[in-house]
Amino acid sequence: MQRKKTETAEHAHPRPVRLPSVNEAALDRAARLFKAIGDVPRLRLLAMLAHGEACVSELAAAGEEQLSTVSQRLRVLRAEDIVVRRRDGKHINYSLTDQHVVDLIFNALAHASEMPAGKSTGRT
Amino acid sequence: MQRKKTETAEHAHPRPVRLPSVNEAALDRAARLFKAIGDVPRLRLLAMLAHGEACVSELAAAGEEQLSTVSQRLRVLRAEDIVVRRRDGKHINYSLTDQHVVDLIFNALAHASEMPAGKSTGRT
DNA sequence: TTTACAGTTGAACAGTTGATGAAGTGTAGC
DNA sequence: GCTACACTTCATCAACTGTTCAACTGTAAA
Repeated sequence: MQRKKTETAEHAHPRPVRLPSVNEAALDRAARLFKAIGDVPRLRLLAMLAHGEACVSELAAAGEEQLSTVSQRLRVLRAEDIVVRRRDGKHINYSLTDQHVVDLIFNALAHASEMPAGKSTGRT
Repeated sequence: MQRKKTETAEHAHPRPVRLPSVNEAALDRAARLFKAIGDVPRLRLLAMLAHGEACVSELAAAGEEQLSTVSQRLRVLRAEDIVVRRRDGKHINYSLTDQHVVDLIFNALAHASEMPAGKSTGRT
C-alpha cells in the first residue's frame, strides 16, 4: 500500500542528506540555556549579577520590579544552573554559577553591540 | 503618610542599588538572538548548517520534518539574521550568516557537553 | 502555456510562558 | 511565643509560540 506522506520531504536532493552529528543531550542542554537567557528581563538580571552577587531585594529595587516577579525569573535561571543562591541571614544572595556563562553573555552582548538591531541596514 | 506599595521592593538594602550599565539595545539584540537559538529544532538546524549550506528539502529530509515546518523555523532564524538564503535554481540554500554565530553555537554546545544535564546527578 | 517542483505564507489550534497577588516558608529579633 | 522581614511558591490568566494543512509564489522544463 502506498502511504500518503502528505508533505513529508521525500525526493531527489542536490546533496546527500547530512544527519546532524551533534550530541542530542548537548543540543538539548544548549537550547535550554539559550532559552533561559533569551529574555530581556532575565538577561538584565544576569548582566547585573555579572557585577557581583546580589540579593532579590536589590535586584527588584534596581529594576523597579516586584519581588515575586524577580524571584520567578531567578527560579528559571536557577533551574538551568545559570545562577546559584546562598543564604546570608535574612537575605538570599544570587550569583552566576560559573565564568563560562559570564563569558557567553558578555561575548553575545559585545557582538550584539556591533550589529545593528536586526533588519535592513544592509552591510558595510 | 505611609504609602502602601503592595510589594514593590522599597526598603533598606545590604548593598547600594546597582543599576545595569549595559546597553539596552545590545541587551535586546542578545536576548532575541538567544531566544531564536533557544529551541532544539532550530538549534539542530543551525548545527546542520554549521557543516555547510543546505536547501530546505535537505534539511527537512535529514530531520524527517515537513517542508513548511522547516521553512517556518528558518524564517525565525532569518528574522534574527542568524541565517541567510540564496536561490539556486529551484532550490533555496540556507547558510549561517557569519562566523560569530557559528562560534557561539559550538562554544555553547561544547560547554553543554561538559556539564551534566542540569538537575541532580550530583557531580563527578 | 501547462505541469511539476521547491519553498513560502496564512490561519487555526494546542501548548507554553511570564507576570501577578495571595498565601506560605524560613530567619531574626523582641 | 509573636511579629516583622525576605523571600518562595501557588494559581490564575493573558500573551506568545510552534506545528500543521491549505493556499499561494516563483522557477524550470516540456
